[in-house]
Amino acid sequence: MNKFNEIYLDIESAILNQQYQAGELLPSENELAKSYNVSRETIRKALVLLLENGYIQKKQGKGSIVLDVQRFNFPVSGLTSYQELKSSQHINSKTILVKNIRQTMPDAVTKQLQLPKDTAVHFVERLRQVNGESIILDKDYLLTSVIPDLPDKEAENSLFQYIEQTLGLSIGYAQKEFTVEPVTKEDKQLMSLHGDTHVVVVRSSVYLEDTTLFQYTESRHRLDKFKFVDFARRRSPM
Amino acid sequence: MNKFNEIYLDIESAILNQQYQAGELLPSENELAKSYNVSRETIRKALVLLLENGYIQKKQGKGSIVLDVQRFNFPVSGLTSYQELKSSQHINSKTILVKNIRQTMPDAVTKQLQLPKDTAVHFVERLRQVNGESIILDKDYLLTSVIPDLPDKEAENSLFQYIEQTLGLSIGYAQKEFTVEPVTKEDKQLMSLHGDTHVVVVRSSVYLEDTTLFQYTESRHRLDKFKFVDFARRRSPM
DNA sequence: TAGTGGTCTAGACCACCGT
DNA sequence: CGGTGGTCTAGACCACTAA
Repeated sequence: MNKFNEIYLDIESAILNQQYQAGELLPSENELAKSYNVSRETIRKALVLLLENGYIQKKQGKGSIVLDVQRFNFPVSGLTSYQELKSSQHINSKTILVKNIRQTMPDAVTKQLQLPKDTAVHFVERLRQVNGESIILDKDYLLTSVIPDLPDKEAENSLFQYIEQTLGLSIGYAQKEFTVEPVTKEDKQLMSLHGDTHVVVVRSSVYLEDTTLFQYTESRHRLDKFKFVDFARRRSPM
Repeated sequence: MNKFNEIYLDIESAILNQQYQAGELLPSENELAKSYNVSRETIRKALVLLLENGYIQKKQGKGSIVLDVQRFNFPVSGLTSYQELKSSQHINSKTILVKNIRQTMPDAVTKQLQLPKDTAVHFVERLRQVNGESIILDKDYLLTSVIPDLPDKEAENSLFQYIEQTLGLSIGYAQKEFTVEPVTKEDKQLMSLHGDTHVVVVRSSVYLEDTTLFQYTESRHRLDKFKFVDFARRRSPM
């Protein structure tokens, strides 16, 4: 593991354990460099990670102020799978595999993503249940050119885990789009909607590190169970 | 201006002008360092910015691949104001100032943000109209301890611009939370809802660079006009 | 003025990729 | 193997903050 990543994790846990309290200053970069026995630039790389993840705020001439992490309690922003979310939030939930079949990518999707027509995919449809209610409907399309086989028992668990750990592929980045749309017949059949007229729809295109598109996902959430939290830094608006 | 920022902007515009095409490799870090007459670490800082903004993907031993920026066409993620969004998207829209009064922060907000009860704020309520329809209702609470005066004519324009340019304050970061909630009476009165039962609610806490909280905003969007796009990189899920 | 973070350098070694 | 990006260093100078 990198030095700067180790240092990041070390300081992160110190903040979470409240060894550094909100509002306090971290030791200066020079002090940290001395105490970790690394150069200042290495410390600075660790601090960038803390900064990006909302743990600290830096001020020139002043120092690095520890932020109130309790207040930022749900760092979902970024690229996190349902499984990871579930384990980090200790949600009592269950996944039901509705479908896992091979077919071609829908035309609407191939057109938008500039893929060839009739691209072969695994189509995986899953329901996420919490306390017996079907809250989320996930529809995943995985390119068979990248993922040749997709056993049912993997589809019931985490696709990301299967892709990264079993297949040894590296996930790079994703683009997500959030909208609210009218419910479909399928939503009504599969989800516990209580007569809702709309669902939140999150459409994602997921790419490997080598920039290959390998997955397109449509995730449909019941309105009252949807929440997305984002931590954003101001970038000078030029 | 920084060197690495200049270089970032330079390469960014080269990508947008398609001088570097999607799928191509950028010149190597050593070549870029030579041609810009800077050290390699400085080039790398510029590339980090390109990476974070979804312009390139790096691969060890290979190079920096230019991504298809057209596909990522709506980089709203981050901290961008309505005015900036409007000008970047050339939306034909109008802002109506409904209220600009002094009052105390609602108790529900002070409790959640751990502020003192009866914190004095400017309460600004604004409607965003597109093509004559009221699409968004913004309710801003600005601490008078940070922003003593808030003229109506500034409230009609950009709050961020007033805060940054006129007052000379530096905005640091924000935490945003997205949910979908039932409409209120006020929503029905002020917005053009066509009988919708829900609105998207974006609640933001905005902080200065010195970590002072100075603004709390509730932004209520009509369902069919709401869209949020996020570019996310995979972080090793530990 | 002393200490802080912000930037930049020149060089080093490593891991990974392709030939 | 040579070239790529990934990491790390030791040192320098600057801009900002607080006393």
